[in-house]
Formats: sequence, structure tokens, C-alpha cells
Amino acid sequence: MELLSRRYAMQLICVVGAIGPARYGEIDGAFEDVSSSTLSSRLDDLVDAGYLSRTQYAEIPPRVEYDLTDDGDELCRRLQPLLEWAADREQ
Amino acid sequence: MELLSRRYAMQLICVVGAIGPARYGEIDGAFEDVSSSTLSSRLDDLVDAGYLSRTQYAEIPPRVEYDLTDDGDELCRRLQPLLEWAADREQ
DNA sequence: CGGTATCCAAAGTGATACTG
DNA sequence: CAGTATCACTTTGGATACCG
Repeated sequence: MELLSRRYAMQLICVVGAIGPARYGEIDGAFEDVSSSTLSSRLDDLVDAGYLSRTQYAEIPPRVEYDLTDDGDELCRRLQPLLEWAADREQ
Repeated sequence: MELLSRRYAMQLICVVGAIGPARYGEIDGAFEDVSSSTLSSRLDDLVDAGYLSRTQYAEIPPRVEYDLTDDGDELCRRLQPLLEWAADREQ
């Protein structure tokens, strides 16, 4: 729960869940404002916690894909109702 | 979402939801460690946000009850699956 | 009983610049 | 493209003491 309380954490799970395998740039683009340092460390947190997987391809230009693990998928499902509701009340 | 990301916020909603009208002391007792200043300010946050109501009775000794508002109740329902799951993985 | 006031330490975040 | 390093800044939370 402490991890989920960090900024963008819950949203990140759902964004990755929605996009499917998601590249760093796509994730970055899904948020209005977030510095690369913050986004990076939050992604690391979620990978370390076992909610996201990170796959790096040895290509030029580099490509990295994040995806939900099974745990992450389960978490995403449980976050859905909360985030939907939160999004609605933004207005 | 920023509010919910503050420490104890999500748990507080569910604790109050579980106890029904809950007195300050009961809420305090539901947490292992939390300073009164922190708990107070978090309760205030949730009252201000419209998720909790606060009723103060002019008695001696003083009695204060917190309860979910309709919004808080809806929020509580949406938090349930998340917190249940989080509780399970504590082990 | 149910808090508030004050002060402080720690954590989180972002801007900027740079790298493989 | 996908980050990391550094550093300064802001926010948060906790300890302690006290109040209506």
C-alpha cells in the first residue's frame, strides 16, 4: 500500500494495463506533467515490486517495453473501479 | 487521488465504513502506530473532501463521531477489493 | 476525550543537464 | 529512445507538549 500511495503509481498500473506492452515514451505521453526522473523511479518501484515486467531490446534506437505481470494484472483489475470514479469527479 | 495517496487515507475510509459511526478513539485504536497529529489532519482532509462527516456532541466527556458520507460510501466500496487484496499479501 | 501547536526530520518530487 | 545524476525544494509525517 505504501508503494501504491506514491505519486502516479496507481495510474501507471492502469495505463500500462490499457496500452498492453507499453514503451517508455508512450507511458510518458499518457501523463501531462511528470519528470523523467520521477517516472523512471516509479517504474522501477513497480518492477521491483513485481507488478510490472521490463523488457529491453538490443536495438538501435533502444526499445524498452513494460507490461503487467500476473500480479499487476490482478492489481489493475482491483484499481479499475477506483480510478474510473476518480476520473469522473475530476470535472 | 492525491488525497487518497496520503498516508492512512484509504484505510481510514474503510475503517470508518466497517465500524459505522466511529469515534476518534476507535479509529485511533484500529491503527498500530499513528500520531494524533497525523490522524487528526488526515481525518480533517477527508471531512473537507466530503468523504467523511464529523458530528460533535456537547457532552462531558466530549464525543465525536465520524461517518461515511454518500460519496465516502461509494469510495469505500471501490476501495474494498484493493484493500482486501493488499491485506492478503501482507504475509 | 478529542484533539491542536510547534518544531523538526525525512521522504518525495522536479528541473536541469547529461549518457549509452 | 530511454533513461541516470545531481541537487534544491516542497510536502509529509511524527514527537512532544499542551488545551477546551
